[in-house]
Amino acid sequence: MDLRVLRYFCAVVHEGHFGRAAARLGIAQPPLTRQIQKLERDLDVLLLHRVHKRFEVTQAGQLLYERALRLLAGADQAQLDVRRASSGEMGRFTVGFVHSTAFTILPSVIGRFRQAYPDVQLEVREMHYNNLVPALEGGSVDVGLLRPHINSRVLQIVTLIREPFMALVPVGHRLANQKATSLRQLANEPFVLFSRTGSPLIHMHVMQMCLRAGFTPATIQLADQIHTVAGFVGAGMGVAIAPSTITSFNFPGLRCLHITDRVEPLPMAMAWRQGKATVLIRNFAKIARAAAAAWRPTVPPA
Amino acid sequence: MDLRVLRYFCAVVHEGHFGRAAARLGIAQPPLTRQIQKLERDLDVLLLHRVHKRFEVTQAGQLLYERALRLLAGADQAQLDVRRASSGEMGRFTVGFVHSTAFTILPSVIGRFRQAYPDVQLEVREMHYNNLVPALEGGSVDVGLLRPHINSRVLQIVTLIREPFMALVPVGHRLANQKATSLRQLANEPFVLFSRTGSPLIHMHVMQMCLRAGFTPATIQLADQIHTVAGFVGAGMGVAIAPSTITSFNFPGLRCLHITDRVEPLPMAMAWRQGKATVLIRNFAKIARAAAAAWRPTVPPA
DNA sequence: TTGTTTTAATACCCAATAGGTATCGATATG
DNA sequence: CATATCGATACCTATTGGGTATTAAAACAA
Repeated sequence: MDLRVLRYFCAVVHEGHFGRAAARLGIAQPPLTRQIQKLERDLDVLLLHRVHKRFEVTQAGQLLYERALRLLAGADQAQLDVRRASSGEMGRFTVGFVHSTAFTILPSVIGRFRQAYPDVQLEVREMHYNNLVPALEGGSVDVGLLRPHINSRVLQIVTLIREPFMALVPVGHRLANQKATSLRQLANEPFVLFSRTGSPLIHMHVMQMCLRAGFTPATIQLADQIHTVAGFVGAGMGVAIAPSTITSFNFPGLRCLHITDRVEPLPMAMAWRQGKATVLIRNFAKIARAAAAAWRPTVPPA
Repeated sequence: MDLRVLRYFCAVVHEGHFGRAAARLGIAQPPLTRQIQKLERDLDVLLLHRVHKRFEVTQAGQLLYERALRLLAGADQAQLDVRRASSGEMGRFTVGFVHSTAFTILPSVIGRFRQAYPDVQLEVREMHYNNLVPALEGGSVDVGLLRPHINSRVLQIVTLIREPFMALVPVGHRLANQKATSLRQLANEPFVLFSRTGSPLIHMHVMQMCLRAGFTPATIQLADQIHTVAGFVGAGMGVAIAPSTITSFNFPGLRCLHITDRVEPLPMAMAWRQGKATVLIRNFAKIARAAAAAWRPTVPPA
């Protein structure tokens, strides 16, 4: 009982006439008759009640007709979906992201991807950097959006955007009414610094830019999260240097100043396992690049 | 993309090994390899990512695997159900019945049939006799339970039960305290009679038995339905002769007496179109006969 | 009533496809 | 380093699908 014979049977029932059914199927009438006869022998069931050179469909035949229509439709749909899966229009995969990417390009990338590929099941999962990298390497996450600070032989890493830094000072600070500052002007200030363990990449960038400006930040407080840093500065504990994302939030007691020195911006990237770039991942990467190209750092509030 | 090749593909994915899959399918490994390759060419989709002499299932392949499992299961189920339909274990048909059969064997027949063939969709439809016969002849009803009073060349009619008649007299009537009466004792009584158009068979039986007893019933009132007849008698309008079914109801003001004369009982039958006795109908008829054999006329209340 | 048409089935035959065996080549394994 | 493993290829046979010609009996039209 194969799909080809079921298709023949459906044509016969639908037409009510072997000759017309054969014509519709593109075969001659005698082989069609034989195929239906063989189907009945194989099933050991009479599907057509012959009344001389005409027939009526039996109840078993009617049941088979209904089932066969469903099977054939299912097969056609499967064929279509397999092709769509092959071209990345269907399927499922997991994107892991770190906290800070949620405020830059993640929303745009996910939004564009879901719109472009509505039939792809995309699971978006927030993860700490220390968990994301092993998950990527182990295959439980397919793509990561993260701030890269290691070189990995296992992962393919593609930088998407570079985010500038800004100086954060509390309201009332002597620099608070300026739009910009040099790093030198922050040299003798108490510093709220991103910790080396909590945000290693930001820590490294801030330390390097200060050293290049000729001073070591006088660290009065360490913090992991950008919100924590901003909160301390807003409370008057000191100044900080943070990615411009911070300006997305209107923290009370905070002023954000451009840095006039030429400082290296902070990269954000996507990553996947080398040699495991499926069509879905390649499509995602393409959309992520387009979203990144359209991204602009946030303009600080007036 | 036929079921045979889908079965091959599922075996390959399930086993993760062409050789073991071939063994499980009962064919050699090379034709299996060629069949899968042909499937991929036909679909123009890579289903298996070959890594030297091993493979990984692609996402498209995984999707096809899931769909194929469903299609194969659907086909197996269809095969099973077609065979069950062929033997009358599945299918659907319509039983039409006239009002009076509902109080004799209809409940038992329907109950027994539904129990014996739970997967048959049985539609039970009450119909007036004048509509039931054309419906049987036209094919919109498959089996009828009715009181037969015509010979039909189109219908096959099989008597199931024969129901005795009883005399109905109002409470207070001179015969009310007897358990039985002869027809002769009713000769000069006013009669509530089943009408010739509303219940032709009962009308004919009652007229015949009275004529054989030597009198014509003095009809004071005609009625179509057995309930109407019983109501009139209970109201004191006269006496009546009715099928013993009437004793199933405790009508106020009514006494039911056996008839001591030898009178021809009232037949009830099933009918279907000649030459259209499907397996379902034959199964139904068998069960109807068994239910009829177990049926006993209602015992009048003490 | 008669001649013609219609229709699924059968007989005979050819073409296409499924499946078998032997073997290969490159990697994995012991 | 020798051997085993594994899917793929080459060559071949067996089986099945499909074609044409024809049949027989009912339906249809004149």
